[in-house]
Order: sequence, then C-alpha cells, then structure tokens
Amino acid sequence: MAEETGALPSRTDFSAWYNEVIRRADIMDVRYPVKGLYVWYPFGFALRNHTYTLLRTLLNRDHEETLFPLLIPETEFMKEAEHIKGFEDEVYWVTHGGLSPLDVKLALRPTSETAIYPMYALWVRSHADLPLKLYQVVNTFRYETKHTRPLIRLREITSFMESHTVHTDWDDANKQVEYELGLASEFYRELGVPIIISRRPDWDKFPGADFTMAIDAVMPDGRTLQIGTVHHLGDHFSKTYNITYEDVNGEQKLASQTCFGISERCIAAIIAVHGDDKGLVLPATVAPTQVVIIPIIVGKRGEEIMAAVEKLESELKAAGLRVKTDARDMRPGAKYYHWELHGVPLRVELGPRDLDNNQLVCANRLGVKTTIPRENAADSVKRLLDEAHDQILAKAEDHLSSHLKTVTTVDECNQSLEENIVIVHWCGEKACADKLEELTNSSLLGTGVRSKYVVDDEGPCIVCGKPGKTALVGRSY
RNA sequence: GGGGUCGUAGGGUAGCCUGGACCAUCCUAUUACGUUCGGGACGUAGUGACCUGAGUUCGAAUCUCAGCGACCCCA
Repeated sequence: MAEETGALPSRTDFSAWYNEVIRRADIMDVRYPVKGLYVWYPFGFALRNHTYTLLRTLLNRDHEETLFPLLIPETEFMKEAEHIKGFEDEVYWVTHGGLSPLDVKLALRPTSETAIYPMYALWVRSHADLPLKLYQVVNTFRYETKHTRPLIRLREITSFMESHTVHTDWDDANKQVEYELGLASEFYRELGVPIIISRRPDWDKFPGADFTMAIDAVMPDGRTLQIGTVHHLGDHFSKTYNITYEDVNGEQKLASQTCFGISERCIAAIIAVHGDDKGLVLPATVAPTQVVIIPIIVGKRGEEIMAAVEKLESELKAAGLRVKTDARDMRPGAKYYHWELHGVPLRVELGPRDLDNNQLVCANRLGVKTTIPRENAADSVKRLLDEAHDQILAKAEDHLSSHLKTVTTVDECNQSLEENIVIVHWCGEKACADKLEELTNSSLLGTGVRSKYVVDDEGPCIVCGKPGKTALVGRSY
C-alpha cells in the first residue's frame, strides 16, 4: 500500500486515471492472480462498509435482511427457461466434491432468484404472509468474457445487494417497484451521485422479468454506468416455483414479485463521478475519515500543539464525527496530498498561529479554505461538511446536465455520443433501435426517462420519422 | 467474437532487436539515525526485481513454444 508522489494521469484519460486512483487511494488491489477477481484494501473496504451501512439503513425501514446459500442445484436453476437463457453462458459450476463427481451439479449463484424462490414457495401460505420483503448482501459469480475492471465488471461481484419481494398482485408489486426506485434515488442523493432512471427496452430486460427499470450514472467521459436495477417479475417465477397463497376467499392465487439490485458499482460511481486530478473526492456520508487534523509542528512548540490537537480530536469525536489525526513525521504538504488522494472531505490544520489566534484553518476537498473560531469547533466543522456535500453534488449535477444532448438526426446523435448521453425520440420499433445502435455504435438505454433534465414528450422517431417518445441513447461501461 | 501491444524490486521504467563484461539502469517507495515541518524536505547508511513451464544453447532478462496475467483498438 505504498504511496507514490507525482501527479495522477489526467481524469480526461478515464481508464488510466481510474486504474491509478483505485490502487493509489487504497481501494482495491488488482494483482490477485485470477482474472476478474480483486482484493479490497482495508480503506476501500471501509468505504464499502459505510456505503452499505447507509443502504441497509434505508432498506431496513421495511425490508428484513436474510442470507441464502451460495450454491444452487442445477435442478432448481434450470426451471425458468428465460432466466437460464440469460445466464447460461456465464455460470460457474461446481462439479465435484473432492474427487467424486456430483450427482447434481451446483451453480455458483450469478443472482439468487433460483435459490430464494423455492424457499419462498414454502414460506408463503396466505395473503397474511404478504407482502414479503427480504434482501441480502452477498457475493455472486459471473464468468465474464469481456474486459474485466475493478468494481465495474467482475467475475466475483463481492457486494451484491439483492432485494426480493412477493406481493398479492401485479399492482401491489408495481407499487413496490416505485418504492424501490425512490429508495435508490435517496441512496444516490446521499452519495451525491446524480442518476437517470429509465425503462430498459424489452430485449434488454432482466431474463424472466415483465420489465426492468434501470438506474444509470454518467462517467467523466460521458459514458453511462448502470448502477442499479428494479425488476417487475410479474408471475413468471411464481408460476415456475409455485409461489401461491390463499386469498381472503380461500382461493389459491399466484403471487407477483419484484427484485432490486445494487452492486459495488455504486462505489465505482462515487469514485468516478466525484474524483478529480488529485484523487478521490468522497461524500462525508460515507467517507471512512470525514475530518483529518494536521498538526503543524514548528520549532519548540510541538508538545503544546499536539496537546491542543488531541483535545480537538476528542471534541470532534464526541460530536459523532469520524476524525483522524495525522501525526506522522512528514511535511504538512505531503500529508495534504495524501489525504486529498484519499478523498477526505475536510482537513483541519492546527499550528502555532492558530493556537495564538484561537482559531482553526479548514480546507474542504474542493479547495475551499475557511478559518473558524476554536470555540464550538464541532458545530462549525459539521456546517462545513454539509456545505462540502452541497458543493460536490452541485458539481456532479452540472456534469450530468452538461453531458445530456437532445438531437433529431442520426448524424447529430453519432457526433454527440462522443462524450454525451443523447436524448432522441423513438417510435418503439426494435428495427429502428437496431439500426440506430448499429449506425452510432451505442445502446438504446431506455424510455420513460425520469430526470429533471429530460422532458419526456413526443416527437418524430429519429430513424423512421413516425410518432415516437423520448428515449435515451448512450455508450455504456 | 476479431486484431494488436506487453509482462524486469511495492509502483513506474532502461536493457531485449544483435545471447556473454548485468552480482541488471534511473525515478519512486521502503528501513535506521540525525536535522527538519503553514503545500510533495535533506543528509548518511541500508533493503528490494528479470511472470510460470518446457525448449534452443557452452551460456537466456534477451531467442522459440505453451500457459497465466495486463492493457489498447475494432465488432
């Protein structure tokens, strides 16, 4: 975890910047000797844990956490035809126990529908058992053949939050879809990550779903990253797995289901959306260290300063802040660079001048410097952290809105896609989408776009000219 | 899916074409001690590497093949 000096690659070269920052800011070690598997450094894992604590807090309002096994018997896995088709190329199989071949092969879960739903069939008996809302945070495995990337495209997703709900009917499940979208929106607002919600086209929905709502973020280069999905499963799985309940009239009915997933791509979004040429920029909501105190030791007043720093640290900690004092034997400047690389939202300097003037010098991660009085420092620090959060959110919103372009011709679309997400009108025909995707080397991300920067209206299809509706087109990670 | 480039201390590199004088260069990191400290300190003395396997050869970081891994471009 040795640190290096010298500049990072510019963020305009996103791939190089991302790889360097992941390593130098101690997020993940990419040197594990298996393709697509990476190791969390303790600092990265602390960031992950604070982020998932936030996510759990939101979910726990009306879900309960659970844990299902990693291995799924082939017999269950193979029951839902569409679902299998969606995953058959990327499932890892356990075929042996020691040296003996297994009678029934076991899949490493690529997602847990087929592990959970046979149990749901046992658990759901009556309408009084519904709605059932459970989630788990687990690792999942997918044999990715494309270019793998830490946090973004993995063979082992280490932090997959999957929520699985069961409802009496389609409409109630649909309300749940809306609820989960709201929950995801709140989650990403807390992270300062602006999102766009849209409905994925039918050919791109989750295998076995009625429809898929997707949550996308915009990367620095204008490409999109899918950072969450909510699926309305209708009764596809409840038919297959026989999830039925007795309604108030004593009749057996098929349940309706949803599932909702967020992976460690949410961490990638925090890193990519906020980061700059100096490194990470973390929102205080999830930063492992929210405030770092740098003692400025000059001449003979070292002990006096360290005593003042200790007092300040315990005061801030008592106020509930995650604080660290950097007392290492280094130049202050070197420490500034170190903590900027690690994205710490607020730095507090305490030196002889501050001691004499009864003040503290603060600098937030965006470079805004403020001098605060020493009295009631905790209150001032909290206010500065709030302001810093507003600033990074505003910056991210600016980036998103400036990378959305509305176009009316395929040529314009192609040009704008170089560094933007593009808003078009589309008639809804797959043939037109295929043509657009082929001509512009992009994907039709979705319709029914929800974003304060996008007007969902009607207009002529960008390809065939027939009446169409607003659709989102982009290049994705 | 197709094509390309590459693998040397913890990180980044030179050396490879043309095999031997390479106990492998430089930057960074790192250890000890001392002097320092309001934006990446300095001195002195240390530490640390040729991806794996097979082959060619008197001799391989260097050539050949395979494996594993990384990056880039196109679909």
